[in-house]
Amino acid sequence: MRYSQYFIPTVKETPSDAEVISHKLMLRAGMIRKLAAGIYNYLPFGLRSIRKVEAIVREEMNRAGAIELLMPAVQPAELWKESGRWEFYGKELLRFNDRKDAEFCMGPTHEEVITDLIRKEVRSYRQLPINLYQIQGKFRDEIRPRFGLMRGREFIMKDAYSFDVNEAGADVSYEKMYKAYRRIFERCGLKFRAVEADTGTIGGSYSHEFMVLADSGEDAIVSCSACEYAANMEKAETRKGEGIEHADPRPMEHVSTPGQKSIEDVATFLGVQSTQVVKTLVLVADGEPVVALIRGDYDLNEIKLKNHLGCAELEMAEDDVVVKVTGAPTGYAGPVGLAAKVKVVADLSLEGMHNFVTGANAADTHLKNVNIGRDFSVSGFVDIRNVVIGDACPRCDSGKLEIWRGIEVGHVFKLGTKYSKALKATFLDADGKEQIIFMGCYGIGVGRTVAACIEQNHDENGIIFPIPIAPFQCIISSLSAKEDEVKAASESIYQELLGAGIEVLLDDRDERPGFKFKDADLIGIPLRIVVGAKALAEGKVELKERRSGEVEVLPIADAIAKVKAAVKEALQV
RNA sequence: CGGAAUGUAGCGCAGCCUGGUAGCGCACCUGCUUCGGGAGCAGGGGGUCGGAGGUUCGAAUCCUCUCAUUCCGACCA
Repeated sequence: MRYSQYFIPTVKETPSDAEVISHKLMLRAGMIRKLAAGIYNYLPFGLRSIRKVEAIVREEMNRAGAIELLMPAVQPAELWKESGRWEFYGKELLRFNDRKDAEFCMGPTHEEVITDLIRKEVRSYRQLPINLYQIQGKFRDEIRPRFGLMRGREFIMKDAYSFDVNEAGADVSYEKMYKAYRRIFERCGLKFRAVEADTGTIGGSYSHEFMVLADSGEDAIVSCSACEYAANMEKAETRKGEGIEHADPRPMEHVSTPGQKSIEDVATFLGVQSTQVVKTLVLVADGEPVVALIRGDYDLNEIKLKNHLGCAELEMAEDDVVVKVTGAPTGYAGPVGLAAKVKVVADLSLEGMHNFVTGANAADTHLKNVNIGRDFSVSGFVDIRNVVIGDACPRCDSGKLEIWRGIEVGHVFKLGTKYSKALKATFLDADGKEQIIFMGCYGIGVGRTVAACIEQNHDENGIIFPIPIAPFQCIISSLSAKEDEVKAASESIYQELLGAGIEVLLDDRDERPGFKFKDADLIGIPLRIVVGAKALAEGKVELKERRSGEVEVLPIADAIAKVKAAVKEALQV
């Protein structure tokens, strides 16, 4: 491609509405342009990178035995009502009516459509297993789109769905996808982790997320220092039975704590550690108030609590609910003598606590030396807190938990029969008995993968694409394009690389050298050949590696050979 | 949805408080010079000041409403 004939609108200044580095660089490098909140044009240069990721995804999906198809972006409400998600999915589902006033939505995911297809076409166990996938634009009306392609409303996604005759078969399909995903992200040149995850609105029995490690990541992920355990913070378990000690209960007493509301305040005021205080949180689950108890220095994990309660909505209670439940203003809630009869959920961390401090359910008052069993009772201890750095690993005895930030680029779910049951997707087994199909679903955010890659591969001058997903593998910076020798040499190098199947961008613009260098660095093409008059007089050109900044002055043939070799090596599967 | 902020030339911003000729940098066009890390000089084009309504002799500026965008939170394969 000749730069002068191409379209890469780079910009020097950072657009004001970009926050994270990948968003800024994708805008500056002319990869994307915003059309509306969370909705982007993919410009030619950015599209090339996206297509690269798609190609890798296709190859690996096909290798794993999945078959590509394409489903519609617009879906009838009927199917969503049948699966029960028309109500459950909420405002994120963009709904609209057609001219006949029939209800439709823009597909945020395709479980319903694919399951409908399969239930109509699959009759026999002989037709299973099957795994179908598509790469397609999706729409989710995110409450808060941000970070460019990282969290858009319209986005490109690869989604695959597997159908098996039984759970064991579903496990095999899941395992295949898990392995394919590892290969995909390895081939994209990403540093990532596969972690256990919450299944969210998709549902199902278990899932793994593929997380690209990056400080700007929206998710906190947890991994063990000693074993393979890794999980999303939403899901990461705390170890049962940690720190349980025996202590003799002391008499409970009321203490006056005027104006001391936060755990921090109360602990300081009473001269105790925050670990000796119990945090009492009032929440509302599907309209019903519940109380959660957690050791003072820990944070509630709302996902865990939500899953434990099995509710659809969970949120912190408004002040008036707190008053109703506890009989006191916020800041003085405690499990002893609650005004209303509500469900109380105690975190595992309370199991080992004795003689602790809680709110007294009365203004400006706390209780000291509170003990479970004597002063109030709980039905059991449940894991409802966030893990913290240094927590003991829930799976092994020696490991400590570490916390990282990650960007979710892929998610594999074992769905079980959630959708097949709701939509009656069945088959006849070898005995002629009707059975429900076991499903799995597997997603990859394609645009997000490119963004995550940039998040991980950049420097102060711009993007540094890994060769496998670079829009072009090599750029020829033809300096002083008006000089015939330089022009001719650039042209012949260009033709030779093209002939060798290298994706090369010839910067033949009539611009000053500095301008070309800045652009080349910004757009992040991994290999650069500089053709300048001085070196050319000796038959040489310069080869520069974007990532290391290493420069070699070489005879033309050697430079070409090196480019070919570098690309070949990088693309090896 | 709760909180905060911003909409002025393609981009980044000033002007608004204290109403009176719409400005700067980059980008763009022309010419000359320059040519290895986003050139210099000279000349030039481009703006319903997000939109609607109001106050006023007069509104980018003050008031009301509205739309959009962004940030924090809740939310989220």
